[in-house]
Amino acid sequence: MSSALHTHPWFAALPLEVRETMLRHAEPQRLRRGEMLFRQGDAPGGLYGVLRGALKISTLREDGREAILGVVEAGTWLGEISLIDQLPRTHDATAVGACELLVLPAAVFHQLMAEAAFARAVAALLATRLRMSYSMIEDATLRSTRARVVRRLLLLAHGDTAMASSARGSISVSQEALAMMLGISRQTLSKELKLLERVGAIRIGYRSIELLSEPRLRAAGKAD
Amino acid sequence: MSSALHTHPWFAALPLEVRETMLRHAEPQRLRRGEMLFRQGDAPGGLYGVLRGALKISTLREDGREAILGVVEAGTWLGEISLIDQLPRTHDATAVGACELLVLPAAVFHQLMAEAAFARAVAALLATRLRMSYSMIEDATLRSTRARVVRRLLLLAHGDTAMASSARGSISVSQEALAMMLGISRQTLSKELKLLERVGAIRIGYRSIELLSEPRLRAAGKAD
DNA sequence: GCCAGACTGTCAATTTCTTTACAATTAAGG
DNA sequence: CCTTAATTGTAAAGAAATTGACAGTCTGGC
Repeated sequence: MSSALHTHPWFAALPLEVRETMLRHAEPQRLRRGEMLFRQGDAPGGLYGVLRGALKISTLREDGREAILGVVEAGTWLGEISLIDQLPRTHDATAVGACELLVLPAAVFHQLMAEAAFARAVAALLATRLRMSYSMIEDATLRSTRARVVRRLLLLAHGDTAMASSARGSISVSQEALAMMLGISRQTLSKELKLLERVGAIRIGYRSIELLSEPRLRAAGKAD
Repeated sequence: MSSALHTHPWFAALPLEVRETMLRHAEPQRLRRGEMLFRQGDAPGGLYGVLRGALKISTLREDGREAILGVVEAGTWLGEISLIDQLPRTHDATAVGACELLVLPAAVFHQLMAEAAFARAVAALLATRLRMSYSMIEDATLRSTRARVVRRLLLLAHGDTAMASSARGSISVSQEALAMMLGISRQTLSKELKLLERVGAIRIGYRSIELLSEPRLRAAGKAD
């Protein structure tokens, strides 16, 4: 049942007794498509493990513009930042499809944080997120639009998390959403994707992008 | 001597015996202006505490373009990411002026990580960095250039770290460097700064920017 | 099987940013 | 004091992205 969790390297690397404690105290939760797990500004709730489905992590501004930070997939635990610093949630988390989650109550989380092994693991989780985050900042500040599109496609294909680097052949996302992840307009993205399709790197589908040739994709990203 | 460290909330919040262990095992290091503490890709060395001076955290690309992530000032500890995940350094760290540092050897760091209190503190440090990092991504993806300039000025004025929120009156940075932090050209930045000066929010100096009115500055950032 | 709503492709007008170029200003070292 | 290197101001041309608009395409649900 919680197999997605166990294949994720972070959870798998935890000491057995910690994993057992987590699973024993965690409560299941289900979300329907579009339902929100938490909103930006919410008080810290718990630590969430995604069993099935995926969550969109995003920010909405008053003027309606939305930035999508990324998509969290099955196997991942999230929500630790707010628990650690006791500050409001940084983003919205919305189910992109039907989701099954495990909820670890804050009290249990803090109890676990009294154990060095768990606290170390949480630090490692944060370090991974920070690296990801830094590379996104770098992309945004010094790479061309083309290169950013390519990198984001590869990121989505390989999974947000450093799971087994099993490249998926196909990414399931609308161009609108992808554009929001990159902070560019849909039209600009559409043009870039068309170009990538012309060079045989990808095939564009409805709400999906198929990766045909990773080498060509990378080459197109470097070319300019 | 290490007063800068002790006024920094992160270090100050550590248990006394942990602080003592750190100071006992740390070795002093000095850097001249322009000298590098470490480079992107280097193997993890130690944990560094800045006693005096400041470090520029940046990335250089083959084509010569540079992105400046930020400036680390006295009181701050840095370098924990590489220590935690044992992976190469994410950025270059260069002394912007004469610097005095403390170097905590990796072995001591890992020894300390066996204590829950220290591991928790490191997690808290990472959580702070992540929040900062997320807000930078948000800025880059959905704010106007003007708003980003304003936010960066405020960030630099208040100190990268959430030190006592004692706003400095003046920021010491070249427009070239500031433009690199924002990922825009110097000319674009110059125009924006001129505008901010015209509305009485700042005064532009040589290698420095003086904040005259924070309210006006904020207003200018929101106006557009 | 069909229809409504969601998604994609494209175009033109406009805005914004970059690049290139050069003059003017400032600080620091000899 | 004075020269030099670094920094800032500004303008014009060109590149790139956004906006708004609309037609075409796909899918899910009835």
